[in-house]
Amino acid sequence: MEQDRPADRKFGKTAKYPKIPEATIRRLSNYLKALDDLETKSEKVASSALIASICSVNAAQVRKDFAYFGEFGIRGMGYNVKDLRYHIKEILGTNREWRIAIIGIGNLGSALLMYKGFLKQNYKIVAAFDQDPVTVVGHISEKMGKPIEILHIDSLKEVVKARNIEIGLIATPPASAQTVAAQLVDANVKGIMNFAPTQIKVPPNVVLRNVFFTSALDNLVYYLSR
Amino acid sequence: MEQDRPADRKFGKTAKYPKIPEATIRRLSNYLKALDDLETKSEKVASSALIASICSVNAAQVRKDFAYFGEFGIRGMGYNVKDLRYHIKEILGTNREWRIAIIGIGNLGSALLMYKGFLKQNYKIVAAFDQDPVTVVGHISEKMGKPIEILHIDSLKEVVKARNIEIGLIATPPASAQTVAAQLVDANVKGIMNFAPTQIKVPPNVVLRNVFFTSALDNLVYYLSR
DNA sequence: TATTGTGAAGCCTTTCACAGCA
DNA sequence: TGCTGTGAAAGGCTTCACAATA
Repeated sequence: MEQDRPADRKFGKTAKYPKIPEATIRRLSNYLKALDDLETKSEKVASSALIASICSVNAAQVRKDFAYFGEFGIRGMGYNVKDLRYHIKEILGTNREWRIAIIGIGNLGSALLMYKGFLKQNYKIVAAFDQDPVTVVGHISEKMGKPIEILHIDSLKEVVKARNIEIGLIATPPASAQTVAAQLVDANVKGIMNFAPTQIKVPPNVVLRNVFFTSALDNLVYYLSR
Repeated sequence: MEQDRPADRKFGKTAKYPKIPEATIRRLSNYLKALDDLETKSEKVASSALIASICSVNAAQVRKDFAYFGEFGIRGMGYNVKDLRYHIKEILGTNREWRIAIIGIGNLGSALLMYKGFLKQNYKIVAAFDQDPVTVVGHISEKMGKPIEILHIDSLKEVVKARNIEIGLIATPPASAQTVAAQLVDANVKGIMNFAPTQIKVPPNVVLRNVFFTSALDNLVYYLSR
């Protein structure tokens, strides 16, 4: 599919993208949060120094991160908050809706199902699956205004196709995570977020990201210990 | 407090630690998960190549990461799974119990309260707070065998002291996160994990880590978009 | 023989410092 | 004047390649 890409602004339609540091992508997401807050406060313009201070990074870093994708600032002034916010969403790809399925509707799965943060972004959870939908239905509908139907995991492939789902969130117990990942891959999902505390393998054409709560705690504790 | 440190094995009691890459610490946590799995399978010995393959990293990287802290391997053989696991826990500081409070008992907070992954590690949630404990009590106790009492946020400082709590998990709506963080700091908590999707500030003597679900998704989506 | 531990090379990322510009 | 955009320097991390050794 031939389409406009954010960095076309800088590199043209045919040029190769330069390699963007993974760390830059992570920071982009933080800058976006900062800009959301600034826009809420009706701030029109923000300097790299201001953004840097909110996100606890170096100002030159902020400018360099943006400069990978184009010239978004005005010398002597700073960055237009609204425009910059638009550009970053375009770069990240969050300027369009992403349709998501959650697999495993235990405590964590239902918390994710209800997570307000997703609604504010373009992340739309359009299906929920469990191995035993009957036991969890009451659990969910009790907590929701408009209850979502919990589907049996066996219908995964069919529903992913019918509902144009591109991303799967795994929130099952660790023992089931690899099996579910394989089912998601088989259903042609393009990306997987794994919340189960175990390493899983997927083919190279599927993008996998892990969110391990205990790893984040391990990291915290390491720095507390010295 | 003068105590044995993991790296004393390598650097001696008085020597300065070398600077350990933050990335190494993150990987240590992954290696530990891999070793847990290997021990479950009754594997006695693991080579750096095996551990590397499980964690999707380079084998030299694995060896170098361990070598920051000592010589744990046997040339020609590999690493003793049980010993290595012990050493990594010692390095991370997860060889002792850490007492944790959760603040904000909505969907996410109660999911964290029930999260099985914490129990298996030395992470013990010993208090739960909310602005309005009455509305959430039923919500929690319904889901737990042994219900935990939800306390009012005003008792935070007192309870943190009484129960020797060192870490606070913020699971409130984003608007309350900064206020709660300040209360935790005031209560002399040493570390904070922030699950609320907003940047918060704490003094430099408090260790802060963020877990932003939407950031992880933003990252995934960036790579899906090209 | 097999695999660790590690110096050195290579690569990548961050920061500095200042030219360029509104 | 003030702040961006960026080349160059500095710093840090990963990988290579091989000596050390159980």
